[in-house]
Amino acid sequence: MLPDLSNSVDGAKNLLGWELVHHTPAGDIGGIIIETEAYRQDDEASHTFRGPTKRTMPMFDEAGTLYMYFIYGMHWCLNIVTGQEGHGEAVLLRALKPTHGIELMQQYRKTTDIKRLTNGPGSLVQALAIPPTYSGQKLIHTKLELIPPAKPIGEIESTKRIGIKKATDKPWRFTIEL
DNA sequence: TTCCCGATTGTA
DNA sequence: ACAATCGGGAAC
Repeated sequence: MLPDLSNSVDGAKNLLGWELVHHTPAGDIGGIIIETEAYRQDDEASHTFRGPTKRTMPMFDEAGTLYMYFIYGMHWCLNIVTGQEGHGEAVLLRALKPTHGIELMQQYRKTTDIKRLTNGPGSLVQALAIPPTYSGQKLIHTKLELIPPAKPIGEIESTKRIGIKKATDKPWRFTIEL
C-alpha cells in the first residue's frame, strides 16, 4: 500500500505520518515520517529542472520509484518519486521518529542520542542502512515498506525548504508534531 | 578535461 | 560558527 503520489507537493503531505520500515537480516529498522520536502520539474531547486541526466533518471520514472543521490561528498539522501512517468518530480524524506530497531540505528549512527538518529535526510538513510543500490528501484521491490498512519496525523506545518539557494520562496517543506 | 559547488552533518 | 569531502554538471 502506498500513499497518494500523484504529484510531489500532495505526496509530500500525504507521506507524513506513514511509517517507513527497512526489513534487514539484522532486524526491522524504521520510523514515522515527520518531515518531507517536495521538488517539481518546473522548480529551479530540483535536480530535474534542466532535464534528465544519468543521475536523475529515476526521478522521471513512475510514482513509487526510489531516487537516491550523494551530497556534500559524504551523505546519501532518499526520495520517493511522484507523478506520471516522464515527469521529473519527487519527495525528499528529511526526518523520521524512530519506532523500530533503535539499537541498530544507534550502532549505524554511532550515537545513542535518540534525537539524532533520524533527524536529517542523510541521517535517516544511514540509520536505516538503506543502500544506494535502491536508487532506481520500485519501493515495493525493495526491503522497504510503507505502513499507513495508525491514527490521524495532526496539523501539517508548511515552511520554506532547507539548504537550497534557488526557488527559496516555495513553501514546500512539510512537518508534523507527534 | 577542468572547475565549482551542493536538497548536509558533526564537532568546536 | 565552521570544516570536512567528492561526484555531477556546466563550461571551456
